Amino acid sequence: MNEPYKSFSAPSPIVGSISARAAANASPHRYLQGLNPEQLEAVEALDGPVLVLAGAGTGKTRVLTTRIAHIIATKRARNQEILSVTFTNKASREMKHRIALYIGEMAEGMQWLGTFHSISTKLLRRHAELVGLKSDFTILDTDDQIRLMKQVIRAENIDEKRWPARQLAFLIDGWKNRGLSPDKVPAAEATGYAGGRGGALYRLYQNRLKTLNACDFGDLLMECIRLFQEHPDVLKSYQDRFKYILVDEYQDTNVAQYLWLRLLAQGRRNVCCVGDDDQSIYGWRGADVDNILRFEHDFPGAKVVKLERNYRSTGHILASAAHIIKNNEGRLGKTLFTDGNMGEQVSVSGCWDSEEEARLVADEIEVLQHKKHQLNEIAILVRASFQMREFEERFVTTGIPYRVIGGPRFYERLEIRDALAYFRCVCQPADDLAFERIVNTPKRGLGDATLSVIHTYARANGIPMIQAVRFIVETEELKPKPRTTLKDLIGCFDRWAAQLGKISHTELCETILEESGYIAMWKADRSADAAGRLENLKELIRSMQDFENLQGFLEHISLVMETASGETEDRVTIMTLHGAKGLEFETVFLPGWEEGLFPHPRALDEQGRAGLEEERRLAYVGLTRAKRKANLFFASNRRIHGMWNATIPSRFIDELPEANVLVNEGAGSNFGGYNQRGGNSRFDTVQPFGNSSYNTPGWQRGQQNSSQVNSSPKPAKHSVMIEGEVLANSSTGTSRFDMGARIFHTKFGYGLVAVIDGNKLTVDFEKAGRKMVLESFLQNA
DNA sequence: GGGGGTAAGTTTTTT
DNA sequence: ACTTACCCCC
Repeated sequence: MNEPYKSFSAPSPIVGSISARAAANASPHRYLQGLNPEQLEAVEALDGPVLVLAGAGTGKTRVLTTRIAHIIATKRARNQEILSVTFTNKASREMKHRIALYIGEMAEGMQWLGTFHSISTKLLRRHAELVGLKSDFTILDTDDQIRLMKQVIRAENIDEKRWPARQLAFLIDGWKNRGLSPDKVPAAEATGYAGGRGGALYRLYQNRLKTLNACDFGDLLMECIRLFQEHPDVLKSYQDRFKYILVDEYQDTNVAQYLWLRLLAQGRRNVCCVGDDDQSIYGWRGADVDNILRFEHDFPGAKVVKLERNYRSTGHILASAAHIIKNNEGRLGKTLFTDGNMGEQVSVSGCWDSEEEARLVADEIEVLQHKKHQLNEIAILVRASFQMREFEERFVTTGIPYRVIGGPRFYERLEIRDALAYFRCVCQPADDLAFERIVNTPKRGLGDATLSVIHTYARANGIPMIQAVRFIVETEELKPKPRTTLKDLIGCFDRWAAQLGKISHTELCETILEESGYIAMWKADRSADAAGRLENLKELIRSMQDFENLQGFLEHISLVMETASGETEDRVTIMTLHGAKGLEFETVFLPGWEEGLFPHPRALDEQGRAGLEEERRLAYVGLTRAKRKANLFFASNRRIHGMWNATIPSRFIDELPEANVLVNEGAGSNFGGYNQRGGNSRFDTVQPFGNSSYNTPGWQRGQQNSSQVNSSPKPAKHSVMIEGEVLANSSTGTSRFDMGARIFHTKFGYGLVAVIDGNKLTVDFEKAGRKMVLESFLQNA
């Protein structure tokens, strides 16, 4: 029964060979074979808007890839005229791989296959100047974002403790997800932060980004939208170019992505979106299921195809998943069915605590192992990552091989970010954030004091910090020690920059890490993870070889950087439910189905009913990952934040259909009373933990903060900047000060101007003697 | 400027 | 309970 799906997931090995393509030419629509009627309908409806509502395991990716093959085979568009958008890099790689099975290396010509962000980046780099950027703009990650916002908050004299940068980041992110630029943010929403200054801070933050020639992730989409809106000719050219548009995981798109898509699709209107409202689990980060409804509204007459025939799971599993998801309101309403057999019932086991839970799972896996069950086909899907540890511990003691998916990603690691910051300083000398990051790493004795001098001068003159340093080290603003250190550092940057293009970029980067003392720093570090960090740095250098040059590497690194793991060993997978979307396993273990964990109280607190429904979809996703067997667990006691909590089974367990479930009562030792399921279960009335309050402490306190303080020093005079180089810093221009004028310097006190050399003045100070200082540090006395 | 102590905040995750 | 971030003292 599973043949169509099976034959697809195990494609013929000759695909891609010359003979295969010749054969394909002989019968051009061969790839359509094995599609069911609905899939075929979705593939063949090439003209006009199409919305494919594809339930879990109904072959949605197959429809997308076949559709692309069909478009190319029928010569309606060439591969570079097809825009194919996914949500994650993983999904886009997967799609490219699958397309290659149909059209061979032609898939390499699919230059517009990628994530929303990667395609936006490509577009923005082409037209950067139209939105006030340069084409080599930097893409900031979350960490950089927060640091930048902290600077903005500080510069506005806002109490950082009361108004954490994280919160501002959350706000701004939300606005960007909805495609709201600073001037479009509804007034009411901008008042909730720092006494009504949220909107202003957003604007300041955006200004800072532009100065830094940088974009955050949200900007990639927003600036692209702005590009399209403000330059209809540009938009038109892409509307013309993209004859067909395809979107995967459509239920995960946010409003900005929707706007982006709508602008491009409204040209030829050949747009096909594939999604499943029941698998929308990213609402908390801005995804908006209503985009599915908007689609039918904005593209009237759209053909809607439902895929409901499931090729993945057994009847019992499907029935259980369907029964749970039926409790959600506001579904578009699909009912999955299968021609396959019912298989085994979904098992539900109660146990005493999380430790026993891990033991039961491990025991069961050992049994499966003896039955020659592939470990690669077993997954443990948890709600929250803290649950993973207990399983790991158990698997280590029992010797079950496992892999953990998730956790900190490669490019988020400290050492990788530091290394990248060095490379950025060399390639993009205007990158202040990168400079600040590594200026004192390894420790060079350049602390807050030094940094703030640089910062002040850079800000006052509107120049990058590295540039500011060049001026400052020529004077006596700084003590000799930091001055020499900075001079040396700048010398290093210059030396490395001079080698760009002269020696291979991998070699150069090795040199940089070596000469900067960064490698030495970790070698000297005798903590446990130092060796691993050095290993990661080597891995970083290795991964650079795939790129033409350092510039190209840096342009892509922030968007796509995966831990190269060519893992093929047979291991059990431990991952979160979120991480499991789109995957399938023969056997799935779903531990921790308890109130207080799943549904997660935070989701209920913050999103109320919508939150509960999203958690329920998560349950649905979890169950439908299983092909043959799903095993649910709940514990009576679980340690959360270090404290033991008595827990009761999740309400989702009560929502399972009795007929498809086997309750494993003998499993747990002394679990009390999970017998009375169905009917008036005592669990029905139990409220989840913690009705934690929406705490926005401080409308009033915020008001106090809003007293206008003009903090940032007035620019003495703006340097003329072109391409990041200071062209005229007035060595010929006139100074604000006259010879002999009495001035004040915050560090050296009062003095008389003795020599004026552009922006560098020599002053005879009353206390400190003759010093060379920068004009912008001086005031009239 | 650096190191050690304390306090706070701990769902999910991509780009 | 545990980590990380910040503050204060040396």
